[in-house]
Amino acid sequence: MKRNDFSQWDCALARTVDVIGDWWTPLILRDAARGVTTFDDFHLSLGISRNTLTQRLNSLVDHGVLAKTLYSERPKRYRYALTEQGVDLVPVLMAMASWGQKWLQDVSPPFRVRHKRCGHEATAMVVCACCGEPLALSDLEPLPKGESA
Amino acid sequence: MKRNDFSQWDCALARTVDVIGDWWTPLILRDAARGVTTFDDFHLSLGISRNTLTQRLNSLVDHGVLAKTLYSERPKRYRYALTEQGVDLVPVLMAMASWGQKWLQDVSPPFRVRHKRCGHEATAMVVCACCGEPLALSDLEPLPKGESA
DNA sequence: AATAGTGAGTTCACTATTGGAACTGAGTCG
DNA sequence: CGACTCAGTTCCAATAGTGAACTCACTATT
Repeated sequence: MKRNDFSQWDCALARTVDVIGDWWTPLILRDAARGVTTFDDFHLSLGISRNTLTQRLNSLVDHGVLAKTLYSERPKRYRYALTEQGVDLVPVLMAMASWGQKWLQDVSPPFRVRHKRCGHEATAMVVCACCGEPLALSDLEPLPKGESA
Repeated sequence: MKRNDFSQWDCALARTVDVIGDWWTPLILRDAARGVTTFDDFHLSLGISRNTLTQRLNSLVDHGVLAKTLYSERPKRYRYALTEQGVDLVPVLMAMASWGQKWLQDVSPPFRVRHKRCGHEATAMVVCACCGEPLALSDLEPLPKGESA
């Protein structure tokens, strides 16, 4: 495929896509968020081929999204777990899933979880970090250049 | 690559990944949100190869994310624009970009836009649709099965 | 002691996708 | 007439993904 490399682009979206923008990575992360930790469990749960899984896992570790730790010296056994950076990606995955639930037919949520803060089932919504109102393209307009607020 | 087909999976995340989960699609959508509409402008802006662009554009149209309209009969000229479904994807892209800005070095926002509702520069945040609090994995716990709230 | 099983990969052959460049075709401009 | 624009299509070589089998270091079973 001679995949294009976005790692030098000066765009937050392109750089994020460089980390999680393939077909398997978001699902690996979904499983990690659900508590899957071992190589074979990822393989079993997703049906991803083993060499691709090796690459993805290594790439996520390189990018600091997953951490690989040895949990048994003999025989050597490893565990993959979300780092703080990876944990922070979970809401983004939930936002993607929310879109899917709204617009695609016959889909279940990727995780059925309860939001401890309110006690209800958690569903993601993307809002403006500043005013808390839902973000919508129609409420956005180009920033006059040079302006920062 | 014999790309895996997630279109039959019963998981909102997997199905969403099936629509936008490759390296180019989020960037095509970013450009569309910025106002790019024609085939050549996408090609020029992204540097994507033309045959891949054709495929991606067709796939997005098939999925109902973009709409293709004829805006000149002779010569035939087409315009690609975000549908309502596509517009609804923009906040998700912004959430991805926010993550990139937080965790990756040397990145600029994909669009510098003003949020008309509050007047400030828009930055995305993912919250619980129910209580409006920021979503974080640490606040989530598995739902007792059968329970829906 | 021999066999089976587990976790974590690697190797191999095969196939599908991508990138890049060139090409087509319809129509407009000077 | 020749050059140019838009919207693709065609072709090839390079690369990435798949599935199956294999390795290696241990542990458990019979």
